[in-house]
Amino acid sequence: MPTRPARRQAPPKPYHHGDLRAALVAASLAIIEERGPEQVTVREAAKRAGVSSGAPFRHFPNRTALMTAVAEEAQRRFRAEIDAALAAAPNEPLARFHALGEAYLRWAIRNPSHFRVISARNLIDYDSSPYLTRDNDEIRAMMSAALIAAARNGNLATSDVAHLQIAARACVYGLARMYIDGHFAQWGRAGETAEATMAQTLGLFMELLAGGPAGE
Amino acid sequence: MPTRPARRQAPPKPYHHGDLRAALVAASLAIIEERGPEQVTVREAAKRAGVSSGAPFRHFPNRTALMTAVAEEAQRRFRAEIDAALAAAPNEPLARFHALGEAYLRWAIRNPSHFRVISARNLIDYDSSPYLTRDNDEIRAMMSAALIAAARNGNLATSDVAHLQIAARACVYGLARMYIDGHFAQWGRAGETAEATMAQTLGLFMELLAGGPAGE
DNA sequence: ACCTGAACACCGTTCAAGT
DNA sequence: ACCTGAACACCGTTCAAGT
Repeated sequence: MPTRPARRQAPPKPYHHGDLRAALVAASLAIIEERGPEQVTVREAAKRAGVSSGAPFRHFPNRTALMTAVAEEAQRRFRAEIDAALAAAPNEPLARFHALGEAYLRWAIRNPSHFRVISARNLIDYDSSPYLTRDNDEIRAMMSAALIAAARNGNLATSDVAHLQIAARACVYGLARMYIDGHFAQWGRAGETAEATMAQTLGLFMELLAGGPAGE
Repeated sequence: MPTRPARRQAPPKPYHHGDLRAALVAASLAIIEERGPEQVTVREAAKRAGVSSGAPFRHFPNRTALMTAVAEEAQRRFRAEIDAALAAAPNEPLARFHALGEAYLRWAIRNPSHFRVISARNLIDYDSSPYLTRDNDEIRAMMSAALIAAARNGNLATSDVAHLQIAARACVYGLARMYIDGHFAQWGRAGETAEATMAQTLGLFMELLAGGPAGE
């Protein structure tokens, strides 16, 4: 068997990588998927991208900056899911609020490692990323808008909307983190998947904040 | 100035450390206090305990086992705080439940790094520690007992006690983690300390689960 | 029994030198 | 401009050798 025909104009390992920055982010996401965010190594991301150990530092000042770029990509995907869920939700404030929470939990369950990067403030530099800060601000604003509208309609069991919003976020973030941190081995209900338990718990919280069973 | 007088019977760096195991746990706690759990290094713990880099592996099979021992010590202190809070609480189920949550939040705020070790399932081997598993089981049982008693008294806004307990834990764990993960920079309320915001939010949650303002 | 200290296979980061 | 590859100061872990 003779030598293979060369692919036409095959770039024979060019000295310059096409888009090393994007390749490093993709490689890091792959590692995260396989072994978790803490296991991401600049050296391995470089190896997977086919470059030397020092090359990444041309594009990121340090490992944290690389992880922040990874978090931005994860957040972009998260946001897309949130937007889709909201677009599909009915036009009633509390139903929209509920849909927001469900999308959040669903995302965390299906993308545990991405969720981890996003909330791993010890691996990323949150404040240095305009995208991360702005995007989170917007999500907070969506929650706020839904809650304020619900309050205007007289659908909330409390007038303290500000702390209610924090309680709701704490509940949803707490559930997601309990799942990610492995607490459901102890906290889960027998015969109920973690996903179902989380959805039920969020549903109960929604009932409480509405001051009674839905449709009251 | 002549040589110092020797301390009487000064053990001149004995070859055998008195209790290296305890010394390593203490050294790790000190490092955690200074730089966080992820920064604990077996080598530095060894150095602080005054032994060589390989010595710790006589007492712990690996870094995770050391961190698990550290988590056990942190959990012991946490449990002491919980017990004290419960002992001081009035004899009314919901008040006791509330006190439990407040003690949890107070502990997390005052001992953020210890809280981190306890919930850092990626640094410790939770299941291998009978102390950790048993202690958490007991705390869950305390929550359960208070909630069931409250339900018997007709003080709960829902009959789904099981999911209510999970919601309560998610709320409190979520608040603690938001604090530890630095989310209060965005989620905090202007002119209110994080501690106050967390207490207010827990208070609101307690009102919701009781189906109205306290004493209804 | 317990500890030392060299060794191994890793890290993140820097930097002169190459293309 | 971008990448290489050696170098430095670190890791966790092992293990023969010391006490």
